[in-house]
Amino acid sequence: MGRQATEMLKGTLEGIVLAILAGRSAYGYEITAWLRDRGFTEIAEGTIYALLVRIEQRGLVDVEKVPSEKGPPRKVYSLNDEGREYLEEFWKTWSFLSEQLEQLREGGNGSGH
Amino acid sequence: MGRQATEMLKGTLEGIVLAILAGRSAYGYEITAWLRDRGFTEIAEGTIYALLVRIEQRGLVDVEKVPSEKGPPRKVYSLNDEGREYLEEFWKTWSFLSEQLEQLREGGNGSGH
DNA sequence: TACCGGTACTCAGCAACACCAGGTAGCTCG
DNA sequence: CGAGCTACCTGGTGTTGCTGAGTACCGGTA
Repeated sequence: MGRQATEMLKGTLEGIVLAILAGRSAYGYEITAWLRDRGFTEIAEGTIYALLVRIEQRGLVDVEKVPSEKGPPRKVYSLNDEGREYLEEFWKTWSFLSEQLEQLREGGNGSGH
Repeated sequence: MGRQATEMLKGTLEGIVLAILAGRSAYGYEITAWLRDRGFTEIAEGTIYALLVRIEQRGLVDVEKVPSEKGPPRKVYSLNDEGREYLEEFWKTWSFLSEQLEQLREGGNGSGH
């Protein structure tokens, strides 16, 4: 990614994590690894945990503690109804933004040729 | 847009403005009006001016003061070479993010079953 | 003249978010 | 014991957009 990634992630990262949780339940360490796999190499571990705390406090996810064979117990997060609703809103905002940017990229703005 | 727009704009708004300036020169008030037209109704006027100051200080744009018939002189911004390069990087980061989100939206994450 | 509304830009203080750097804790293996 | 992996948490920092107010210039109108 690039230098601009940090700022661009603000607000989007939350949606990304919620979207992941919409597919299946997961815990912090797992999500971090998953993101690194996908190319988000610059996302700090602490960022994910802070984000998970946030969405938990907002009531967007349910949490369950599950013992691990390889270390401390995992906090497994799963999206609840409120979270699904919130994610729906995220997609709307994202779509809007995405469309606008696509238009800007192709041909420039209204004054174009 | 939605409640989530504010955070999502962080990092993207800059790219949006640079993309506008890539199409043609413009001044703050004009850009604000243009954005409102395009549906960015919640963007505060002050935000655009602050952003313009920022990208000017970073040397991404050239500025020219032009007298106006209807008020104080306008500060007309135009993208320079460094700005064009920066915009190019923005598009790369955006593309990456966009692809990842598109994959997430469609079918869930790679781990499938 | 005095006022209003539109144009155009500026500024101080605030909140949210990602980053950094470090810490805690459990497990396995040599 | 020490190293390394797993798994989570925390305090302080910088960037960014928002709020709300202010300055200034102009034309039209009463």
